[in-house]
Amino acid sequence: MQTPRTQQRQTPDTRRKSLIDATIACLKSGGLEAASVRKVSARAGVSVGLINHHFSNHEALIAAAYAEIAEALFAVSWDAAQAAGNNPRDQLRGFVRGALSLGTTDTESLKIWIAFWTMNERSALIKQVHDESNREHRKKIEHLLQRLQQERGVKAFDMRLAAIGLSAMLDGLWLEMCLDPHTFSVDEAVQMCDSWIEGICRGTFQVTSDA
Amino acid sequence: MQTPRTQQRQTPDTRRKSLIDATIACLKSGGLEAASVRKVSARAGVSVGLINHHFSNHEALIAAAYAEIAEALFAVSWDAAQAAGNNPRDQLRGFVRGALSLGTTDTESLKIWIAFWTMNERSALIKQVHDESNREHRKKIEHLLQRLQQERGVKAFDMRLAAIGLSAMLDGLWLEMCLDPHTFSVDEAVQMCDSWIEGICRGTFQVTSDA
DNA sequence: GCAGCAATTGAACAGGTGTTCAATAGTTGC
DNA sequence: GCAACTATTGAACACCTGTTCAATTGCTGC
Repeated sequence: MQTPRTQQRQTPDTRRKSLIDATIACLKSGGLEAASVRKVSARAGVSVGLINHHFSNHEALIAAAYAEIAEALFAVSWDAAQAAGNNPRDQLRGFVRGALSLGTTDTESLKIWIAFWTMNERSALIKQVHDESNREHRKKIEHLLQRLQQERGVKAFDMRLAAIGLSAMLDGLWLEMCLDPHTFSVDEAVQMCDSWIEGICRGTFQVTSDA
Repeated sequence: MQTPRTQQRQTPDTRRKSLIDATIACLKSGGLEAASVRKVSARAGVSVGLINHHFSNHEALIAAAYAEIAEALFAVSWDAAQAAGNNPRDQLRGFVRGALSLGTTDTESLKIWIAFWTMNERSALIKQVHDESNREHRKKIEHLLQRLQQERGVKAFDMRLAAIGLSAMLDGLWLEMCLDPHTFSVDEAVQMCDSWIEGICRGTFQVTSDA
């Protein structure tokens, strides 16, 4: 009944990959509502039905895109940390700068993450991806903080809370940068995170907290 | 052509208010997609067309809800600050605790804010509401920090950046609490913000930054 | 060369969306 | 009591959504 012109038959893996890429491109351009099955399939140069052939759900497609994006962001931050030197303090600074660098704090990135957050409450699959990526992210920060503590010989501090705090500040700064890029500069953001780390080094954040 | 049974004629102001309330309820229950004109009108016990009679747009309806929610959240934080005593340090703590208190860090609140963020890129109207509310929020934090500086006689620090940093940390903690309430407790969150303030008091965050 | 398998198609379906607009009906002023 | 005004209605419109499925095709093993 149909008359398909040029059918490019692909390996399932290859096709999945290209569909995920198209999904990411759509999400960047206009968030969740720009990543409908029709728009994604159009972008991938493929028919509507193919998506449901390779992914059980629209939800599963978005989740796959989520996993890829989260991994990429983590890689950028981690590479920046490694490239910043051996000093754990410098590495932390590099990590922060990487996370807030160009390409991650633009409108496009925000649209993607908002899309994921939107689905987070509705989809157990998305929630799972979020938890996994978050745990990995914080574990790295904790690792760097631990090395900082050892090498600088600072007083003991609550490692878990310090990591959570830095992670939260990073997220908050990132969010505000995306929502309104004029509020502060990248350098100022890095400086603020650095102040937090400096505070830790000076023993602000000790285990036995007495306010 | 229609046969409306009981038509409750209302003042435009009253009707607008009840439509905004219904919108907020819908947003809480299921985010943006649960706040369609049909669902909102159903919740308000009113016909579809009435929304477009009182609001020029669906967008305008959401923006009105945004303004109301933002004001309410600010009032909660500010009241908590006032109730915490006269000491600026205590007031800051109160402010933070208020912002992270029950009723603001649940799934419902997150759904609302995600909805606003989603529209932030598309709608100039929403963007306007966001900027206004953000400015007000940070101005209050800055004011409290200024009093802290004066009364405690701490070294001069960059007021603007300190306020932005605290605001960002607050936002980041709030976001993570909403996404996963098990990561840390409210008390721990308050403690983290307090550590930031403590760091400021100890001169971590001076104007002339030398890392 | 041909059979079997699976990648691919697109029409069809049931349902949703925001906006428009003629028709209806409460309310107010005279 | 009646006219003018306007809050309110809901059907209609054009368009979008995710999923399904028979039909079509390209590839692989034999």
